[in-house]
Amino acid sequence: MGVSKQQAAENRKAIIAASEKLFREHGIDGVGLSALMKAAGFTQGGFYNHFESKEALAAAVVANAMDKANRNLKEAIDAPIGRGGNRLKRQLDFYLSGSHCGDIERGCAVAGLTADVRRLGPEAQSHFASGFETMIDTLTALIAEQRGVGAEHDEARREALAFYSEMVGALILSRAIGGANPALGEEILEASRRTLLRNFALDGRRGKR
Amino acid sequence: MGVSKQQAAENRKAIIAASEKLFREHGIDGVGLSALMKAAGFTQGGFYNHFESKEALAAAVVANAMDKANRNLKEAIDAPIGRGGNRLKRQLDFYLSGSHCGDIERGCAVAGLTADVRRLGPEAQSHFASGFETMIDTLTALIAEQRGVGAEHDEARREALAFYSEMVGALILSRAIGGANPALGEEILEASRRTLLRNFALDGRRGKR
DNA sequence: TGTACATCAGTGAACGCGCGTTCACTGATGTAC
DNA sequence: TGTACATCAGTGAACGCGCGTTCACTGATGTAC
Repeated sequence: MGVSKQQAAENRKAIIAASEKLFREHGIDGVGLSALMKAAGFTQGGFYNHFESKEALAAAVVANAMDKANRNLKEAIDAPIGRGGNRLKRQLDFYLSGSHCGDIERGCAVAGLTADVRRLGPEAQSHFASGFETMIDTLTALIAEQRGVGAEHDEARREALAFYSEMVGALILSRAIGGANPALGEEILEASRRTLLRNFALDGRRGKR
Repeated sequence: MGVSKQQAAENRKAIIAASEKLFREHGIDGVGLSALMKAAGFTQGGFYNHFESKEALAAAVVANAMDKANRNLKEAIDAPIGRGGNRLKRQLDFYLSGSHCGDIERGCAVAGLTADVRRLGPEAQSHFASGFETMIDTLTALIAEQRGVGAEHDEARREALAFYSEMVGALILSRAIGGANPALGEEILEASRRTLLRNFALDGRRGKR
């Protein structure tokens, strides 16, 4: 009752943050507004002071998640790296680690949302697509760096898309399988990790393929 | 009303078939029993003559979809192939084609269900995992054949897992992106297709890498 | 083979419940003078 | 700077609706004799 504009803006962010977690975990159809608002610390009725509809919230959640993911990715890539280290390898090792796989709520937004995006409204789909595009640009630069001078942009981009597809596929499959067969779930991650290390010449045999 | 046992068994199959389509399209939470039964040609009340609960139906749907997928895969692989043709390449070209990508209702069950499996009951998860395992066995044999004599089983299996992860990832990402950005959706498929062709020596440069 | 009865897949209405959304109301914040 | 009033984020109850599930009932199928 009676809240400053600044506080209201923060509350809105809290609703988005709580919703992202619950959406990822249970799917957008799997959680109601009542639960979302409660998780954010409010009662149900206030929802429509912040969002026009549940679909509008979903769009805001996707936009926020993708922005955050891109910021995190750039930050992770820019982080200092020791001698002999490799930015692409570090990213790969993190992405296909068991801890990242287990962290559905806060892990890669693309992997966490991909499956549901198809069933969301056009606004959410659009935010997802443009966020993904940005991510691919970042990854393309990283792969061009890895391939060294003379790397063609088109090929680097193609490899970035393939690289990311495999990481996302492995993560999602591992999560889908891991519940019933944890060993197979881990095997999926490790298989892609090793294969990508080899195909991108990250396994010690440095240089171009 | 009053139906032979054989007819009842067929009706049960019809419910499973209709449910699979609707589950894939709208997600399990996105479609109600009323719609499922109507799609199969029945009224809502009869559902519980066939299934204990919606969750039990989901388990039956997953089991059926994975069995069918494995049968289809083996059939596709065993199909005769022309001179100079390649079974693995044919499978890859089909899987990452635009038509397969667009056919969510009948396309690859793994790609169609992966995302939702995590939120299903243990029985459904178990059916999914064992169906996936069978699929990987088939693919491992295909890749060992591709790699030629001397291929190690462990490596072939690892490559099968990575190969499949990338195909599934590309398909799911393409579907998630394609709605908002069709060109990027197609680019994702094509990027993985070309990358896999190269990495598995299917692009004309035959033989081991 | 015929007859009597049990079975059970089907119908259609109803159950309680939680959904997304609306609304009247509250009261501190923000604004106009 | 003080006062009067509008704004609007919050509450909590209510709305209609569709959900998953239950139930009484129907009548052809299947079984026992």
